[in-house]
Amino acid sequence: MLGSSSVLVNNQESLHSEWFAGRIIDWQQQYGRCGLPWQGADAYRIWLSEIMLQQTRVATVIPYYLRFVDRFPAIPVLAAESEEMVLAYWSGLGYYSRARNLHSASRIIMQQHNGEFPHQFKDILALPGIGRSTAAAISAFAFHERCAILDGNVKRLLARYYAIDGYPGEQKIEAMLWEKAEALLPEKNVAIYTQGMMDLGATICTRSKPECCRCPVQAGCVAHRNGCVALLPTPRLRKKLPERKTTFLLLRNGSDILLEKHTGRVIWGGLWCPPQLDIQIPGDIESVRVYCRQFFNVEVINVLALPKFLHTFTHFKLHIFPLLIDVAVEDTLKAQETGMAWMGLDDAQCAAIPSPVRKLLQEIQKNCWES
DNA sequence: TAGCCGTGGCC
DNA sequence: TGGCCAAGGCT
Repeated sequence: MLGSSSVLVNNQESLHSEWFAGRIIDWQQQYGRCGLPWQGADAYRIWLSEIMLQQTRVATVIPYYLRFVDRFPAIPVLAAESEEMVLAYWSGLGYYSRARNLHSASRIIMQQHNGEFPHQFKDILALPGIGRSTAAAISAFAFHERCAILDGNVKRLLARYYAIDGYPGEQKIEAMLWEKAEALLPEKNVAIYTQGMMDLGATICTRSKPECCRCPVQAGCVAHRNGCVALLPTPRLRKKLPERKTTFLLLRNGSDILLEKHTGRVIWGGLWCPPQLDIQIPGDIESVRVYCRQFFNVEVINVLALPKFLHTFTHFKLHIFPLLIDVAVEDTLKAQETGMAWMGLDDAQCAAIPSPVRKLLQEIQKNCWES
């Protein structure tokens, strides 16, 4: 009894998977996104696009992607370049460990795979910066391997389709979603199916205002049947973000700015930033004069407090108090002894700098505040 | 394993 | 305005 009913269930599940995948594939071919610059490209470009697209929207990625492949058109070129240069082309995109891992992985590929992007799922997964879902996406798109992905789009889609309650970041919930993703995977056309799942999530089964009436799998969607689409997926409970303060010391010598390189796995790791104090300091010239003489060995000519602003990270808010400090420096090369460098404003804006620093440098250049 | 790691667009 | 969160991975 048990055996035959189990076979029946398996048959039903298999038939359902076939129906589901067929609907997704048909929909993708008719309505899916096409013409994205990495679609149909080589494994290197597909890899790059998948990394850039982690936690980042397509529209944001496209200009970065185009500039990046223009400058680093193949893996050997990327591997031969410095991390600094790679970060400069990543500057503004955020999550800079992605760029450091990408660069590191390119050198591993040169050493361990003769410069050719690996074809085996386990080899792809072993590269830094590539987890289970990204490895599956590359395998499916570049090599047409039968691997299931589970990115944000697919999580949202499946959480609704099966009305799975609970935050998808939770391990138990995520395990259930992986199970569903694997079970639905078709035998053929995995690349089209995978792109279809992503595109359906991105354009129809959106976080807010999903267009269920245009969804190809609406007939099987449990959340739609139960009228709880808007409640799923369960949002994460978020604590209030802690707030921190920092003073940016924008030391200016003529048209040069003093920057220091953040090292290690810290916020903005590998990027150039103005020296910071993790408190708000008085902007009066005497306080700043004493501080700058002591720590930077420079004579302060003038101090101007620029407007404060807020920069929000994933896990804290940063109130930035910028001080534009005009100084006199005799030997600009001496800064190198302490891991700092004087850079011209134009050069600095081409360097690896985080977004708020770029914003400030542009402001300084535009307004030409006088000494 | 939960916290860490950016940025910008949306409502 | 501010909270939310995107084609996640690492430790």
